[in-house]
Amino acid sequence: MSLSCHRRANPAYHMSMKPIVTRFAPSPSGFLHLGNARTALFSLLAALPDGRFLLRIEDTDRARVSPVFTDAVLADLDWLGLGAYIDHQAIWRQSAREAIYRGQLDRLSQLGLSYPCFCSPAELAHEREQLRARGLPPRYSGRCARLPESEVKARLARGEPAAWRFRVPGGETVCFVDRVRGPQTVPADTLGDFVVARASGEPMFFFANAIDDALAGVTLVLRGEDHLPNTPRQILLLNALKLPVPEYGHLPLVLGESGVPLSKREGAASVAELREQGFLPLAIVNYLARLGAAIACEDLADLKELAGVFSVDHIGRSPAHFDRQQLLHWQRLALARMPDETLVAWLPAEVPAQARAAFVRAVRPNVLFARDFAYWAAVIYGAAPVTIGTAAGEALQAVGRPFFDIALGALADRTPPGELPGRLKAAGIGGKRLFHALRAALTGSLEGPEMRDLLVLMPPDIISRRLMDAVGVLC
RNA sequence: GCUCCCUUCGUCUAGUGGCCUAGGACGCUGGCCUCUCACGCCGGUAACAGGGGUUCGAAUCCCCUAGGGAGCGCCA
Repeated sequence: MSLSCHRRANPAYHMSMKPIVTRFAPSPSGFLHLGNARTALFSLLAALPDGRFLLRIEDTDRARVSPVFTDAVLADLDWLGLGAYIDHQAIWRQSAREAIYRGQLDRLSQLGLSYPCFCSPAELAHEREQLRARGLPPRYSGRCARLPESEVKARLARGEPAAWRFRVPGGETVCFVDRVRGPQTVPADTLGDFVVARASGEPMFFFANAIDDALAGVTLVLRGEDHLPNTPRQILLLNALKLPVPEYGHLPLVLGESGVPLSKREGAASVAELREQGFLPLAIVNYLARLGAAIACEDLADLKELAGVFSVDHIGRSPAHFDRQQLLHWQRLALARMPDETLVAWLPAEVPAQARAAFVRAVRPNVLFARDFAYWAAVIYGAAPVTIGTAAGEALQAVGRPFFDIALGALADRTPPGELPGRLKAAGIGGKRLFHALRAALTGSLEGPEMRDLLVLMPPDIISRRLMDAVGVLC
């Protein structure tokens, strides 16, 4: 077997003499899911701090692509914080570059490296089926490659529809070093002459994709492992056209909690969904940066800090599972980092202006999402009675009616609510029973912010009402 | 069917022949703090998929098996 390896011609890619140029190339046929978001993130982290990170919209498939999704993907990237690092001048859409692809397609045919294929889709499907039935990999036979030139000309002149196939060189071996998977060698003969342009004249995805990467000066392509089989074809194409070949790194897929690849409708798989659930971008970024990769940093870090500890060499080779618990951990850390003033802005209107800062300080240890602030606001300031949970109900029973009579009596005597625990303790009920009962009556739950803070925040009339409600529950 | 790939605690991972009685993080769990819950702090639990080799020595190298994944389009 010959070993004429199409190794990249330009050693500069390897020696990091030139800045790294990476890109993210989503096809806007749906919302940005976590797997793609991670690919984008890794690509950005690989380029930071000195390189460039490009964004290309692969919208050549008019049937599936929608501008709605394009905008949504862009918005998601911005929201995650990646947008700030994208060279916005450099965002481009493949749909606007058809002339460029056509030019390269023409070059290919002028070089004699591509040929028209008149086989109908039905014929091809039939052929594939037969090969498969015989236990052979379904590859194109190369029938049209052997057509006499006169016949080709005649059929073309007749306007017969034809796709264009790349003439894969026989006997060669394509070699490349995948930055994630290591050295790869693929005998070109296993590829089969592949289609580079549809009969309609449109370029195939991986053709346009490779051309764009080369023309944009991309030095490192990070993408999902489902693109690995395309890589030898793209290298062959780029070599044939004398265009620079980037390095490639193929990321293992991200699996949902059920073990199914994330791209296939998994719950909570899209960035948009997580945003709606209240997750912070910093939490998602920190989670994703460590999903399927080893990062020498266990603290919450921003994109620049993450880039400092990120390395393509530490990307794992096995698929990673999405784990909500882990994401929640980063959410906790990300929330803890938010300054009080920011959190104050999240509060619903029912929290009085003069109490907002104190409210945030008291409640934030018990909160994971913005909506949790709303929950506590409703508990503390809401006119509606709280719903008493089972455990809370038992806490009420444990102290009995006299407890509430004492508390209500004290309040009637204009005792500040903050002194309630002291009063009750003096009456002989203390410790856990006291606080649990009080908490149960006031909030309906046994968990929540410090009672000390709660008693100060909660308006006295609401406290009285809640205590009376508790008595009602006891009866 | 064929080709290629993957496999360390439940999860994310460290580990590239001796530093491994396998380390960290999340989770779970015990304790401390606290008149209560949470937060925080300190401990504990738990893994080299299985089987053969190679070697003085293997999580690390080789082979086989099992399980999982991807690809094989005029989809991207």
